[in-house]
Amino acid sequence: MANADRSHKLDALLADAARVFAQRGYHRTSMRDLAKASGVSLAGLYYYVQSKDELLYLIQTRSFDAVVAGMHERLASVKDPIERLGRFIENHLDYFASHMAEMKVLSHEAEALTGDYLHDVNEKKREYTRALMDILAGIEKTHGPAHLNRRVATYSLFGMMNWIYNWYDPLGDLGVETLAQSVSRLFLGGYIGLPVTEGSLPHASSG
Amino acid sequence: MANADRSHKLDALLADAARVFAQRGYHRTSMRDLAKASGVSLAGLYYYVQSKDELLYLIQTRSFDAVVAGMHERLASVKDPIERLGRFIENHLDYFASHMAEMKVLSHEAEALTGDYLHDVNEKKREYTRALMDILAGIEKTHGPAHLNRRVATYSLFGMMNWIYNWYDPLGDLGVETLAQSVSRLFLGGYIGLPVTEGSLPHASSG
DNA sequence: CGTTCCCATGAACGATCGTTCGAGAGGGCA
DNA sequence: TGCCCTCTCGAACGATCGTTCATGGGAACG
Repeated sequence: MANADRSHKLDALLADAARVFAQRGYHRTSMRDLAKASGVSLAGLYYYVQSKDELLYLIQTRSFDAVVAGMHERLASVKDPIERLGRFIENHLDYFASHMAEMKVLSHEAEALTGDYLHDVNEKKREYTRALMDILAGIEKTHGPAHLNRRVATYSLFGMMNWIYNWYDPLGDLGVETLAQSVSRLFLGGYIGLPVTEGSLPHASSG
Repeated sequence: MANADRSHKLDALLADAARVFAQRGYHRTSMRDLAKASGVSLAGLYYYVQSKDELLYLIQTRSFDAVVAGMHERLASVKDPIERLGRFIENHLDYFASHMAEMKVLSHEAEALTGDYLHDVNEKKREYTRALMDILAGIEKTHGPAHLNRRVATYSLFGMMNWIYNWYDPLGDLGVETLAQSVSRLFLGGYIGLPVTEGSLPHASSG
């Protein structure tokens, strides 16, 4: 099936491009760099993609769609707001850790997009942010008023999670599950004063 | 005094450059853009600065030095670890809110530097990070073991604080003092389970 | 007056950028 | 065989990049 071949080659190209964009930054990366990294000629890139802009857009929109799809999947059968928040964080960090390059590009090159591309991705971000805010609203409903403004809480949590590309090593000692639990507890402890309940976390000293 | 004139013009140039870098990104900004924004000719820029690289370095290193100096000033006479953390966060966010452009450039264009410039700024970052970690160690000493890994806590807090250039409006309804208090409580509540004590925060619904 | 020094400029340089174009290799099908 | 379709490429285009250079206005000083 020729169409599938083409689609797979585009997938591979996007993965290679995400790697290089994550490492060198979007604007610092030339189409010649991408040609070298993907093993295709410079002109050959334009058979699969209309422009460098579209390349960035495809990386961002596909990653985002995957994150949102995973979120809906993990939240589908969960009613308890606290548990929903845990799932939301797990999903976000899971995808982040297993697609560091793409997510770094999504988080860090947000303003590199323009026009309709930018508008489209921003729309997705707004919906995703709204999803988290709704979860927080649910928590407040069952656990009483929060200790701080919901908007501040939302962006603080996104800040914690989206900053990890600056320091987290998916291959290091710290597992994603532990990281997700830590972030959940850190957030919930401050947001509604939820105490740590089950098995305490390891207290390895800093490194 | 001619030297002071020159220094002041350099200051103004750096401020203008920070504004443009923050808005368009470092690599997207051309020296011609900066010439236009600062009212100097293209060649004239090179009288004050050796290269575009150095321009970015100066913005970053000066901002960082100011943040670190403010930190030392505010921590000088404070012994209580909890209070020290509060001052640390206040200082960071105060400077962030009053120098959004510079701090966005510092946070967002970290990897645009190269060679000695990069090494120098990274060294400052390491020291600053260490300062926060030491405060956390002090907190653990007086309040018992934390609920999560110190390294995760450190970077989570930096994530909350450094992410604000993505959403915070210094001219909006949310004041810096309130923001700093919120971040402090959010962090401490989750880190050591510190309950909210005095006057609760406003619970304005999201916007 | 002449000389010196600070500041500023227009014009140009070579390099690199994203993108295009014409050409052709190779397989499937008549 | 001849024709078409998919895929790939080298070479080139115009634009824009960071930087340099020769030049000169004008204040300061002898």
